[in-house]
Amino acid sequence: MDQVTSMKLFHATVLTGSFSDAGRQHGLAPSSVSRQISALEDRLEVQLFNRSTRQLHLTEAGEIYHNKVAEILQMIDDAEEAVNELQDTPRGTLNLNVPIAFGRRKVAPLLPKFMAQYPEIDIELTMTDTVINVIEEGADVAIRVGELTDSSLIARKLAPNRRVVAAAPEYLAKHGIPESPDDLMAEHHRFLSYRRQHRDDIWHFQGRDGEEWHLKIHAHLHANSGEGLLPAARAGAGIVLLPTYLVGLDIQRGRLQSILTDYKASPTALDTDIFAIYPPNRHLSPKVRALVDFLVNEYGNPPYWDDPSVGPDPFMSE
Amino acid sequence: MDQVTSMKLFHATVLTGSFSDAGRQHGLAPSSVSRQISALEDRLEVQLFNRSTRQLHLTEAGEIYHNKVAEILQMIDDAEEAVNELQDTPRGTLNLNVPIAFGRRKVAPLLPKFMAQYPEIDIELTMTDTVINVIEEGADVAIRVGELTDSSLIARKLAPNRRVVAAAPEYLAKHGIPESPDDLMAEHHRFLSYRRQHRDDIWHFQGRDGEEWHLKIHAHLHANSGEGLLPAARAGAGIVLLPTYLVGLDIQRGRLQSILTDYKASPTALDTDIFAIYPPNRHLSPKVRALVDFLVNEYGNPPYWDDPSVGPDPFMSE
DNA sequence: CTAGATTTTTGCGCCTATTGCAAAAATAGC
DNA sequence: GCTATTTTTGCAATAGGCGCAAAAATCTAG
Repeated sequence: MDQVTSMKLFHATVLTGSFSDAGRQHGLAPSSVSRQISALEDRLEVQLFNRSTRQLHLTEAGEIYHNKVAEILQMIDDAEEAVNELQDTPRGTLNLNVPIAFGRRKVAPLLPKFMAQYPEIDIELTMTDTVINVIEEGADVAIRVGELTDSSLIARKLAPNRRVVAAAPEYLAKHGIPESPDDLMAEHHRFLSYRRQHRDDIWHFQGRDGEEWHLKIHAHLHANSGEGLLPAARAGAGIVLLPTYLVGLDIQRGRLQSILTDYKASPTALDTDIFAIYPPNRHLSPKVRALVDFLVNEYGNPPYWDDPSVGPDPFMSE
Repeated sequence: MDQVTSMKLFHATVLTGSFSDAGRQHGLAPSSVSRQISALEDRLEVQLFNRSTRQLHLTEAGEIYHNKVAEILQMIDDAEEAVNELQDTPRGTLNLNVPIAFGRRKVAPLLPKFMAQYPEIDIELTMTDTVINVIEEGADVAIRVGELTDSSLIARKLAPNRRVVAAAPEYLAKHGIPESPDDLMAEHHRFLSYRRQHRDDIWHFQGRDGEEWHLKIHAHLHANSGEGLLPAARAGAGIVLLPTYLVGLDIQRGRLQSILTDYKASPTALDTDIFAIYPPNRHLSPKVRALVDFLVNEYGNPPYWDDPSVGPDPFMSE
């Protein structure tokens, strides 16, 4: 038997003083109400009403129980309202996990605006580069770049992950501007390369006609973080191949100069796009939707760091 | 869907961290738990858990809801415990309706002892001689003498309602002691008679051999309450025909003398017995049972006012 | 006091919803 | 990579609730 239903019917019966009226309120036949109350009495082993065929009178036990029931029903309504409210408007604590570099440059600077827009959302920001189990870490949403191993999660594309080759204007003035990937192999070029876990250091290129290059690079500086390469690149220490979310603004500002723009750099499966990933819930929480929508909107398409017409990032503080 | 069941399962799932364990606790298959929680989520339109196939993690909404649910379940338990407790031990307010004369003499004097025995029972005593609707008046139990019109009520016999003919010894010394109903018709006898609503004033007698008398009495004092006749009877003003619960103690004390004891007085259907009547509940409340048991026990069988071996009523204060 | 009306109760057939089992899907740990 | 455990889903059986209609009972009006 449904306890809440019986409690609601009992409540309505007390208020209306009639099984029939209570049934009318709940769209039930009087017989159903009668049986529900009887079942409730049997379960409680207490008489709640003294009945005659024409009228009802609350027992003392019924009165005591009714007081409690009224409170319980109120609490149930409150509980449902609480979660529904949470569901309607973006609020609560948003647990956000982002990669360190991307987070520092493209997430953290936007948070003040987001928080101003959604004052009822508290943010718990965690920055890690390791592949995490979103659910296990208790994150509501995570941002990952080109790593979609967890098939059960839902991913939404935030921006393309475009990689470009670039160097400081001073470097190019000194060593010349490569016009083709082949030019990179000239002896005098120096490289600053992102490398993780000592894999082979190969730069891939694809021409407009489909032609491919796979160049084994010897770099004078290796780092497992693109940000470790940036100062050297800016200082003219060599050529880098990095995502535009790292070097886009340097290029727009003229601190770096994009080269080999007619070739697509590193067209591997790994670095496809930048995604927001979250658990596959039938009921997506509004706070998650709010953040993702916010980021998609702020980044734009193409993202502002890929769009030469966009000026310097107003939030940048590198 | 049963909301309480789903709340209990949700609660158990949060505590155990597993649908399977929660199901084990409640004797349900894991699949049922899974479906119950899913249905609950659909109803609330909120994701309560982030699931992987191997583990569960509470959503923020789930955490909020769980706090409320824990409280609600606690309150439901409390409510059921409250009524059950009320059911186990006699307590609460006992609404008692009794006839005026009987109540004054045979109920009220016993209440102090009853209240000492059941300190948790409060008593609301109403004394009326009108035929009442027990349910409508909100009485838990009523005592009636020989009036059982309401067939739907349960009646329990408290004592027989024996009527006797009596007069003061002084009266009998002056007018003689009648040995047969016929003797009553002698001219010089005077009568004090109970009469309600101006009905014919007929005293009925039945002899041991079945012989019957129906004597039309002319009374010098009529009263619609036996108690209105008593002072006159004690003063020797005439002969009364009254229930033993009114005159029994006067007889035991010698203030009145029972006559025609070999004849059964007023063997009509109306004055059969003294009953406690209460609504026909499947779940009789303990306080009612306590009172009825108490009265039956105190009155004894035969009731002390009918038993010559019993001394004066220790509670009497007439 | 009688008759009608209203309300509760009960019997019965129907139907929906829940359950358990088994299989599938998926993942955590070894 | 394999195994074991857990969630999920399909499916059939079942139990429980529902409405309708009739019965029982009592309040009310004339």
